[in-house]
Parts: sequence; structure tokens; C-alpha cells
Amino acid sequence: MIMPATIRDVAKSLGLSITTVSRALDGYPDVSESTRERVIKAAHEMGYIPNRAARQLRRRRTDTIGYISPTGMSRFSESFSSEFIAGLTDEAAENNYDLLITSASAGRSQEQETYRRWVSTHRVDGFVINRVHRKDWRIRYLAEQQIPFASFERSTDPVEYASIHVEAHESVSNLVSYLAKQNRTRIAFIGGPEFLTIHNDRIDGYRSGLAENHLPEDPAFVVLSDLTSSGGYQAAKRLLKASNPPDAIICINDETAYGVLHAAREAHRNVGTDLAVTGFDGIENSIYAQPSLTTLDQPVYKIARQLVSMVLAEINGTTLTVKEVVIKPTLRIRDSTHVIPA
Amino acid sequence: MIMPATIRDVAKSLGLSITTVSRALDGYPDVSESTRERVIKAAHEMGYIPNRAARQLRRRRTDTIGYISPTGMSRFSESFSSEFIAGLTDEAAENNYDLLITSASAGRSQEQETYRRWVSTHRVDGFVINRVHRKDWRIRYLAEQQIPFASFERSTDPVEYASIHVEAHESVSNLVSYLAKQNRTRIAFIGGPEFLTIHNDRIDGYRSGLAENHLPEDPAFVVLSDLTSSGGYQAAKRLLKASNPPDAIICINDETAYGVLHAAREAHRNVGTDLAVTGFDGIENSIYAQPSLTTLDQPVYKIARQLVSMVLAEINGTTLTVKEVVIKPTLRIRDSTHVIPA
DNA sequence: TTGTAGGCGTTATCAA
DNA sequence: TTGATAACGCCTACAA
Repeated sequence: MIMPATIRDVAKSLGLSITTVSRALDGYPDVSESTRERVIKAAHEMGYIPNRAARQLRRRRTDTIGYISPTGMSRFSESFSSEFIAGLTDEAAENNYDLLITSASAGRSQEQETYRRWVSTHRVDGFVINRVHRKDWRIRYLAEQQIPFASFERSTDPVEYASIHVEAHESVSNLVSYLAKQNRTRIAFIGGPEFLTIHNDRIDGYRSGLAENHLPEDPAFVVLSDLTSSGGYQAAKRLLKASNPPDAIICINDETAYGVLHAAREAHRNVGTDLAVTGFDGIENSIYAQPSLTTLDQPVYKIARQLVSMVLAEINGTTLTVKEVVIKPTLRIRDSTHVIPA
Repeated sequence: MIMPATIRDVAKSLGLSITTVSRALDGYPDVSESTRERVIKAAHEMGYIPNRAARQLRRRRTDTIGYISPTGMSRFSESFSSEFIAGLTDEAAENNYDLLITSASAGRSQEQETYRRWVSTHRVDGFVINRVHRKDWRIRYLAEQQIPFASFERSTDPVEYASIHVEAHESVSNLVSYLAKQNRTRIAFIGGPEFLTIHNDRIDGYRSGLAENHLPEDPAFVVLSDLTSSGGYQAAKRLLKASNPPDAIICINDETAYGVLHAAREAHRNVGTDLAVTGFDGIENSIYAQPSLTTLDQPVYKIARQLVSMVLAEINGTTLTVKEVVIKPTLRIRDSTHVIPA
């Protein structure tokens, strides 16, 4: 195995001390511009890359961010995950950070143990958290341990932390109004597990929307599901075989909506006219659904990147101007709610 | 931040040298049993965990295995990925290894760059490779660079490497025979991209099966798709609207089969009687499909674990007794091929 | 069976 | 503006 160049090799080749080389490369101000240029050039030519282990040992940092992907019931779709992970990795890599990923069943002891192990062994400098619960153990734990982290969506736990929130209340409410303007009056909602933040946000928006449009809320029109397409399929089947079925179904996410589309097809309902269906996520292939899916699009990749940059800021002690970022999703109107004139 | 105990702390607390502590914990034979016991006890009590960076620096190893998850066209299903990643992580963790994961579009320059970067910066000690192509750049590259790796499925590249292969030729051939015994004579096959190893294995098995049962091969009955359920849906739609449609469809994987089930429902075909449908993977919820899906089940979690243990063996220079492991999938017969007596 | 001491490659302190 | 030197925590010849 060929040994990579060390900082010593670079220093020797220039007749400089390793101290100077180190500082030139790290951008310290107390080094002359001409020297810095020579150093950077030589380092590049020799293919010098600082040894991570040595740097970590000395700096007492791991240059690594952790992401424990929640699996099990109510998982995210593959395209959500891969976009999210791509965003995390790209932002981390650009800042010379690694991303340590593992998956663990959400809420199970396995998950807790992993967090605890990574924290107690200083395995990572910070965390990104996804799929937040209304009361979230992870958030309380990390805050208490004073470990930097940023989360996608917020819990109700009374602690301060960095987060990105996708506005849902108003957006879903507007979605209801949009459907009401199509003279739809029997609008149903298929949600997720009640402990999820996103469920609460979105169902609240649904209720506001109904109220705003003077539509009564029928308890039979609210179904809890599990964010999967098969869950959505089952839920829709139940809704559609009622004596007075809905003429619109708002789904908590795109996956659920996929299942609804299948159920609608089975029930010979004409999606777009007979029955409007909407999702939430804007996952890549929602446009290829049959028919294409109206959805509230959230920029997953961008969100992931920003979460990493927020954690990095926390790690570096930079004070964030905004700790609670709010993003508005984009309504993408497609055929699943589009009444084609007869 | 509280500093974790170091080996020095442990040594001091026992009045021993750090050398002895180090060797006692690493299981060297030249340390008395009584001393070893004392050391282990004290280390445990003090919550001593060796500092990774220091150990890596000294040993010149990263104790990390890399996995670059291929994304983009023809991606695996979420449940495949999470089972696979769980297997990798668990086996790695048990051996005190980390798993560095990222995702990159398969075959794109982004993927190549990531491999090159991780190799050239000695970022990982070895790789696990998934979704192998018939001719696979990654395999040639890693073999050439002499980086330890193990792959799920094999390419045709003439290099030697550790791998796990799930037998498909005979299994799929037997599957054809099973369907033929139900007096099905018009058996179709929906495959994946031709460059994938699994496509070639499985379609070969399909062809052997046809030959063995003296069934003609109809080119119109072989459709290439992309391993996704929407791909399977499109392919099945085409197959089913033919003037003389198939009475059985063998799919390259479960995801594809899901799409086929939907298409069959749309076409009012009675799956199980009119039309048999089979998958390959045995992903967790294949049993919940409507109807439940007959499939060739491969133990993804176990395979992932074994891949890691193979890489570790390579890294440690242990000679593997078997470099090319072959696993037979289990045929799970369910309702999608089960003719319910009238 | 145990201890001494040197060094892995880097950054940080201090002096020049 | 630069350099000598001491850590960071661990492993491992080699010596005792």
C-alpha cells in the first residue's frame, strides 16, 4: 500500500516547517500570501490530504454527523429517503464532514440505544432528526445532553432547538378551499399515526379549511392510516364503500394517495371528476401516477442540505439568525383534482 | 463536555502500566488471568471505551466499511434497502466497525467520484457492493486497486472476488414448471434493465423452464422494465391487452409484481385463477399484497450480514474457505398463483 | 508477566 | 511571519 503524502512531506519539499504548512492550509491570517500560495500549490501537486484520524484526535472532533433513519411502521417512501440522504451527504461532504447513517425501528429500544451509544462514545458531532413525534424522546435527550442537532419538523417539547418546518396548516386549508370551489362538499382526510407532528399539522389545516368553507366535519371522513400506499388503499376502500362516499380525499402524503388511486380505480370511480385525490410530498414520480397526482410539494433535497448546515452552525458555535426555519410547500395541481370539462 | 476515561485513567486507577491494560483488553496471552480480570472490571466500571481516532491513527486503519447505495432508475424498494442496511450495520457494529453510507446515481460520474474519493483518501477499509451489472466498473476498479470488497451477485468481469449469489436459474426454472403443472401455457416474463446480473440470471431460468416444459418462447411475452411497481404496471398493461394475453406473469422482483397486480385488477383479471403472478425478493409486505404474492424469498438481512463478514475477512487477511457463496431462495406459494377450487 | 518509550499525523502554544 | 515542541490516546517493539 502506497503511503499518502503527510504534512511533513509537504513541509520538507518546500523547506518550511510543518507549522507553517498547517496554518497556510487552514487559512490562518498570520502567514504571508506568497508562502500560502506556494504551500497550496505544493500540497495540491503532492496530492496531500490531511489524515482524518490524526486531525480528529488532535481537534477532539469527529467531523461526522449522525443520521439514524427511522424505519418500521409508517416509513417514508424510497424516493423521500434517497433524496433526503443525498441532501445530507452532499452538504456534509462540501463541508468536509462525514455522514454516519444507520437505520433503527422508530421508537424502539434499538433506536434509543443507538443514539445513546453514538452520544456517549462521541461518535458524531451532531445529529439530524427526521419524522418528529409530537412528544419526541430524541429531542429531549439530545437537548439535555447538549448535543447539536437540527430536526425536520418540531415536537411540542419545551426545549430550544434548530428546525425546519414545512408550513401545512394554511397550505392544507387552502387546498380544502380549492376543492370546495369545485363544488366538492364531502371532503375526507386520510392521516397517519396520531403521534406524528405532520399528522397534527395537516389535519388541523384540513379542519380549518372545512370551517372556512362552512363545511361540516363528518367524523366518518377522517381515517388514520400509516403513511404507506397499502394503508391508503385500505382506508380508501372503507371510505368509498360508504353509502354516501366522499367526493374528495386529502391524503397526508403521496404514498397514501397512491393507495387511494388504486382503490378508486377498483371502485370504478373516475379520479379527477367523480373523486379528487391529493397528496403531500411531491415525490419525484407523483407526476407519473395514474392520473398524475395533485400534491403539496416540499423541497426535500434542499431541506436536508439546510438541516446539515444548521447542525454545522451549532457545532461551530455560530449563532443562527433563524433557528426555526419555515418553508411553504408548493401546490402542484395535476389531473387527480382537475375537472376535465365534459 | 465531560471527558471520557482514557486508557491512562484505567491504568492509573489500578496502578498498572497502560501497556498492560491495553494488552489485557485486547486479549493478548501474555497477561495473567487475575490482572486481566481486574483490568476488565475497572475498564467497565469507568466506562472506558477506546478512542477511535487514536486507535485508527495508530493502527492505520479506519475501522469503517463503505456502502454506496445505488439510486436512480431501477431502484430497490424501501424495504429491501432498509433490511439490507440493517444487516450491514448490525454485522459491522458487532465487529466494532462503522458503516459509511452514501447514495449516488448508479453508473453516473457522481458514483465513480465517490468510490475514487473514498479509495484515494483511505476513507474506508473495504466496500460492500450491491446491484451488480454484467460488466461492472466498480468491481474492476476495486480489484485493481486491491481494496477489499464483497458483492451481492457477480459480474462477468474476469477478476477474483468475494460474493454472494442467490441461485436463480434453477429456481425460476422450477417456478415455470410449477406454473406449467397448473396447465398454464402462456407464461410471460417481466424483467429489468438488461445490464443487471439479476436480469440475466432470472430470464435464463425462465427460458430453461419453458424449454423443459416444451413450451414455445414467444418474444412478445418478454418485456423489459425497471424494477419499479409503476414499471411493472405499464408492462403488464401492455401484456394484458394483447389479443391472446398470458395466463401467468413471472416478475423479476416483488415491486414489479405489485404493479402487475394493479394492472390485472384494472383489466378485471382474476389473479390466482385467470392469471398467475409471481415475484422475487420476499420483501416483508409481499404477504399483504392483494392477493398475497407468490415469490422467491431471499434472506436479505442475512445476506447483508454475511457480505460484511466477508469483507472483514478480506481486510484481516483471513482466507475465506468459500469465496463465492451461493444461496437458494425459498419458494413461497401464496394466493397469487393458487388456484382456488371452484 | 509487566513496564518504558517512541511514534502514528495533526494542531496549538509559545518563543524567536 | 515563521519554527520548535508538546500534546491528542493508543499500540507495540523491546527491555526488564
